[in-house]
Amino acid sequence: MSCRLGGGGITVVVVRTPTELTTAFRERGLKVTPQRQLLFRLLHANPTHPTAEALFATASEQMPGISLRTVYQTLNDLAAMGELRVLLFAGGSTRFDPNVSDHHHAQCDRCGELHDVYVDRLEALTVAGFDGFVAERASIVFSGLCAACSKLSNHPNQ
Amino acid sequence: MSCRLGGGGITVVVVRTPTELTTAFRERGLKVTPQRQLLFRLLHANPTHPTAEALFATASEQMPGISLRTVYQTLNDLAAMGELRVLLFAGGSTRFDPNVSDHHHAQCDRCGELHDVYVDRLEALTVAGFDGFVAERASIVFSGLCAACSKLSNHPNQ
DNA sequence: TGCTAATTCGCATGAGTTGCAGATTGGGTG
DNA sequence: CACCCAATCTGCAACTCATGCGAATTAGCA
Ligand SMILES: [Mn+2]
Ligand SMILES: [Mn+2]
Ligand SMILES: [Zn+2]
Ligand SMILES: [Zn+2]
Repeated sequence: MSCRLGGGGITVVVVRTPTELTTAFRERGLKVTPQRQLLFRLLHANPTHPTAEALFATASEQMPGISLRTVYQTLNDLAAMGELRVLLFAGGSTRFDPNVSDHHHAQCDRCGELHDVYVDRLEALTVAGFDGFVAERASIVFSGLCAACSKLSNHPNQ
Repeated sequence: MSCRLGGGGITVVVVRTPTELTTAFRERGLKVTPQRQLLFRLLHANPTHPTAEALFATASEQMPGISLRTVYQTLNDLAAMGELRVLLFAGGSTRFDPNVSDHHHAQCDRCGELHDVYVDRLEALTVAGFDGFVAERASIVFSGLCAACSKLSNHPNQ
């Protein structure tokens, strides 16, 4: 396959605000610490699909002494609550996605960046395979070159 | 989404025979050792998407003393030659797929088994997202319950 | 203000995989 | 067939990412 992913379409993005996450934590008897509040803020509308280490690095700037262990702890709590998606890709560590909308991803082969993709009418796919499997979800990962990297490889002067 | 994956469709499976892999290795100046030959055999038409550890366990029965390091070495060589696909899923270790056909996967939430799925007309999907991304490949992972596990959860007497 | 369960943090531990180097060997050469 | 040497094998150390643990700290409620 080879296709260009264009704009358009309806994109319902579901990301909780720090305030909403605070309420969600309290409702479950979980405490809201300064460390957690900071992470709520760093995750809010963060489109980078960061790793735990990346969040730790940013968090450390604003709160020196925060522990990587606490970052993992909070991310795992959020994932367990369904407020964070856990993504596994080639090339190392787990990435976290505060966008819990039903969406998919496009990963650039060259720079590794990960972009959100919204796919309509997935159920229209013609699939053949294991009889009797009842699929509840589907996750698509497109790979190729992002716009920036695509331009680079079209110019002879790289 | 929720759909049942049925049979039918054309499924062109591409898996090299041990003999073909032997030739491919020699052509590239790589040696064909007893260890590699054993792994070629264990991989041939293996539908289990095994991990390195799983292959090592089976290989050890037939060749006591074979090293896990050698299993990884050979799997990496095969992957570099494009004769093996490397699959990353939740729950631990890398899985290897000797089926290098253009296909996708369905993973059971309950038993974890991985089944091959063939998808037609992928390019008919309506996608919206990052403008300018040029997608060369797509990988779909369906999740839900396999036929066996699906039956179990329909019976009240679990 | 005081209590207490939840949390934080630092370190140890674990799983999975790769780096390394000395011993071994496949397979081409004479 | 014997020789040679680069490729390979093996065992162990090291490395990365993530989690277990427990003493010190703290959020949130009475
Ligand atoms: Mn995303
Ligand atoms: Mn497969
Ligand atoms: Zn790119
Ligand atoms: Zn199952």
